[in-house]
Amino acid sequence: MHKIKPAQTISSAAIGRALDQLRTVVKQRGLKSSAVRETVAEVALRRPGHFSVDDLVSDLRSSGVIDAHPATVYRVLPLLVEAGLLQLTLISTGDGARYERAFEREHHDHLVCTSCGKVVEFCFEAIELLQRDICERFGFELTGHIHELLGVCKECRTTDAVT
Amino acid sequence: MHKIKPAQTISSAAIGRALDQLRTVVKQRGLKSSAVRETVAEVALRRPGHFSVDDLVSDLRSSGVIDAHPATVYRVLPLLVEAGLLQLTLISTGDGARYERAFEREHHDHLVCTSCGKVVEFCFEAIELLQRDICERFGFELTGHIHELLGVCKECRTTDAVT
DNA sequence: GTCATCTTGCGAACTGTTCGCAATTCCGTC
DNA sequence: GACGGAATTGCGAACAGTTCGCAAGATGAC
Repeated sequence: MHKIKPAQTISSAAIGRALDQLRTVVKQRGLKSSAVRETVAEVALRRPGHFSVDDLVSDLRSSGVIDAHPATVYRVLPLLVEAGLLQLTLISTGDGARYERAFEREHHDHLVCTSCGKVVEFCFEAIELLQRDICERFGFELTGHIHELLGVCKECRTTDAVT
Repeated sequence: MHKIKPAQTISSAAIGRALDQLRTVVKQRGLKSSAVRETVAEVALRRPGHFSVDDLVSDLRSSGVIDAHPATVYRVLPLLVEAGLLQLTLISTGDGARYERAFEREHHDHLVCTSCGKVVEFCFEAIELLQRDICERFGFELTGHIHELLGVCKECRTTDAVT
């Protein structure tokens, strides 16, 4: 098991590869390319960490390049997920979806502090193997998983103790 | 690892124990007892499987005992979770919360067929141990987790193949 | 029985997300 | 380069689950 290193700023070359991948999916699905979609993809890929749809809409607005309507972003995001650029995660926030870059990053799960909201990413081969094992035993073909550990971090525990 | 046996119909004695447990929590929190709350608890405990808030409201209505307002049920449920009678679960449905009985049942996780919605419950000691291990390494105190495997069941795979 | 407090019902409000539609953009074809 | 069918976008309304505020009702300590 190891801690995931924080998501690096993505290189322009990687953005290019990601957009190529997106175009492939777009073509496969008989869709048309669009500047808006690619801008959304690029801005989303450049954003570090976990972000909400609203965060992304703000980023797009402040980028000055396009001023995409939230509905448009909502329509684009599933496609970016399908194309493997983004990943839907962090369900437990309870206030809407969170996305993060998936393109050219290793898969990982999340450990969330329920007190301060801190998120630690971790990767644990053994659990992934066990998951596949479980699925097989029940005749399922594993397509994804939600795995989020909830806890209280050290800082919050000591702070609370004082309070 | 083993498959969980389907939730048995809960016995009246167990309901009694559950209500006692609820009363303890209620007292601890300086709240007052209430017939409505206990009826909600009882109907929820008797309901097999996973249910939505709406399901529970319908059950309460058709029970003829009380006709609780949804807002009331929304207010009662967190308390029942805190008292250990219910567990919030099945986040991935995307259409609202799901609950299930937790009182006098073994802990388990879920394997969900993304095609037909079938849910298999499983219990895997090893994963639970690994989770605790991960938390410790990061200095977290584990308080809960969301763990849901998404896949396609055998029946759906063969059906889709034909289609 | 009284009184403070908790609980409930009710409807309005809120939030994240989706929908329908008209205007626009894309792109293969002429 | 213009044309035309199809995909995309912006917009606001609609939607669903959930929460909130308030007034009326229930509870329990004294």
